[in-house]
Amino acid sequence: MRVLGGKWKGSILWHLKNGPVRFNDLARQLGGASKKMVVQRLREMEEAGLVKRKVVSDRPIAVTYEITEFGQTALSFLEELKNWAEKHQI
Amino acid sequence: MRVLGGKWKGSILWHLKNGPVRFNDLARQLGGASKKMVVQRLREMEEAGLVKRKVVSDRPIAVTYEITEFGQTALSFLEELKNWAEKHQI
DNA sequence: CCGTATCCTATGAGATACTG
DNA sequence: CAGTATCTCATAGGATACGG
Repeated sequence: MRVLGGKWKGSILWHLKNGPVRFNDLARQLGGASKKMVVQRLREMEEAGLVKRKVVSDRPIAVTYEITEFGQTALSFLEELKNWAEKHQI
Repeated sequence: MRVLGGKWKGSILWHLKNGPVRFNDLARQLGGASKKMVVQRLREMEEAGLVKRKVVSDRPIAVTYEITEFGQTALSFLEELKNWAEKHQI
């Protein structure tokens, strides 16, 4: 729960499942989460080994985040949670 | 996450898996959670249909909490989470 | 015994402005 | 573009005392 809990981590993993995503794209896709929240959660998830940050270019700076193999196992798990929640209509 | 998240809900379900438990016993078994927290979480879990509160006797008052069938599906799920966490040492 | 009441802290979350 | 800084608010969580 410490690693996967909260409002945003699941959505972040979900949006990374098809490959690396740039920071601003990710923040936009999460509509509703401020950039502050996104970066805070990303730092924790990086620390936990769920995602990997990559600086793609300096000047203009470009950063992408991608899901790790470990993050993929967590995502599979969260999809089960989603199925459970939908099955029971909550 | 809204239904199962946080520090205590998993442990509460875990401690109810072998049958009804009285409030004070439950609070003691959760060592570290104040009675206020326990009752707050129990109320939310009752609302969500995960547990059922039963007044076993008036004077002296005795109350037990037991896991519902729905709560059992959540518990199975949380045990998978526990396995996942242990497997990856987090 | 089963809670409430009261007070406190920490943190997730949201809004908005700013910066290298 | 990818963040920081600053502020506010709500809530989880904790400690302790009190009540029916």
